[in-house]
Amino acid sequence: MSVRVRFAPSPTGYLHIGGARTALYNYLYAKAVGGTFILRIEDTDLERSNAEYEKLQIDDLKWLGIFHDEGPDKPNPKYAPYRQSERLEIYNKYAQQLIEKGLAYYDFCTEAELEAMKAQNEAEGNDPHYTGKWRNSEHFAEAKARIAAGEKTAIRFKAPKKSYTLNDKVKGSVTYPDNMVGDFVIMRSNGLPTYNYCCVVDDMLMEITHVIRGEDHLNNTVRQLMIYEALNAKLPEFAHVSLLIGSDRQKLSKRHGATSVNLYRNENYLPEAMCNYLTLLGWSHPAETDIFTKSDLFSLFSLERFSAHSAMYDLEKLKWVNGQHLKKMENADIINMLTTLPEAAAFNKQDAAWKNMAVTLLKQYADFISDIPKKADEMIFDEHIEMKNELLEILGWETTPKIIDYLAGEMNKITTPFVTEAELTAWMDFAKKDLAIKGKPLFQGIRAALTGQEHGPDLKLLIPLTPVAIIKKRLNLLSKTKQEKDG
RNA sequence: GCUCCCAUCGUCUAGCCCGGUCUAGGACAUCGCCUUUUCACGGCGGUAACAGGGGUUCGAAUCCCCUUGGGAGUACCA
Repeated sequence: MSVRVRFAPSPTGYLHIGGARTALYNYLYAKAVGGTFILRIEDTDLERSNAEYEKLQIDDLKWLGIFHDEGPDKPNPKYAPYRQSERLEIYNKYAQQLIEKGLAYYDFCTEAELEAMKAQNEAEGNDPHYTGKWRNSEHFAEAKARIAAGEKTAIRFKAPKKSYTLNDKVKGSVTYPDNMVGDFVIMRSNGLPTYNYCCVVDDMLMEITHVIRGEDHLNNTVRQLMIYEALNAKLPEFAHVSLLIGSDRQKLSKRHGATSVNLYRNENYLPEAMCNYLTLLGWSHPAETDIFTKSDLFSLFSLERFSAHSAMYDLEKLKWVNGQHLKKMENADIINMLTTLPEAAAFNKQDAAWKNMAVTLLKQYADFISDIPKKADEMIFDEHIEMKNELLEILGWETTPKIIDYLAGEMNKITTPFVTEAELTAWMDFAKKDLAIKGKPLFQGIRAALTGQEHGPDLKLLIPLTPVAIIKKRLNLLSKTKQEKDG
């Protein structure tokens, strides 16, 4: 039987980093074993669900490069529909079957009654389970009558009093004691199913073979095990992946800052890098490498290499991973991504040859794609020089005025928009021989004169990229500063 | 409270299932050196961990128990 896995988000907000990781694991596993990856929308919480979020989450998955084989937008008639809100009849049908088999019952208890029941159980030291009268089959006729009269009611599942054992692919053998859960609601009085019930009905009907999801569902699983049993359905394999935590070691949530995928998308993180980093948070590559693409994993992703403990989400390493992917990218792809970036305005005005050279130089200084135009603005287009102490010191050197005067003269002869590397080399040679300057005063003096900086990239690469007009302005400013300082 | 899960450098982890090859390996971060007549990139190296206590065993990071710590669940949310 071929593998079928699913990612089942609730459209109650943006796609979360943790959700993306779960989706990714499912996707990778499907790819690794030639299975099918299904997207199911769990929108049974009417108050919080929103169709707009469904769209946004799917967009984010696409951006990450996580593509589903089946879903609301790619239905397979055998399994459709893929939105739980469109499957209500199905849930009702199975709920009726459970009632007929005596495995579930109508429950008319009010919220107040339920609370009183709980309080009483607590006071008497009993398990906090349902002990209402409707569990007793002798009230079934009364229940039927009230239903017939049009009354709305919840349907509660009769939890078997026995222990269950789950063989989880990540956690190993997990045994749930026989008093862990009491009777629980499967159909709410508003006609909508509850998670632990409809999840099982769908997984059964959609023939899901492997459930890969967050550890927060580990305790829920006992309820689901009961439903599988009651429905006489085949059990899938379960893999409960550890949770992502913030720097305070609490489950990762909004208050930890940037936890929505779209935030990273807006900040131009590379989707491959996001996937790479997310995969690493709880799973290890068999070759112990840290940098890889999704397709690298298609042949070797497995459920065997998950770690059992939670992982802290760390921006530092994500930044490094992003930088590694950036450095491996083709210049053409980087240039292409930059065309839509507003902060790359100055960069985008240049011609193709210039851009190619600039990217080769600048990507060594960048962790993020947006660092490239940022560095271009700082190192190439900036005409306002900050008179830092270090720069003032260089200006104070005996040899520096000579360099500035000489270079200003040479620059005035230039009629092209850019200086060539050969011209720059000739100037350096002249300064060395005819001006008799050498060592630090030579190189740092020229750098200061031309760029207004003490440090930066190799001048032979940087200066041919810098517009002559800008260099002239810097030279002017510098010689003015020098004169003021002297006078 | 109760139940379940987890525990290796600051962080992500390898090793654990099938005890000896572990004076515990890699990566991020950090520090130092080399390279670059600068900076960054890169290269090399350093600091840094088996939570604690009991067992079992000739031998335990690895198996068992307890303690401690952390997390999750305990809804007519998912």
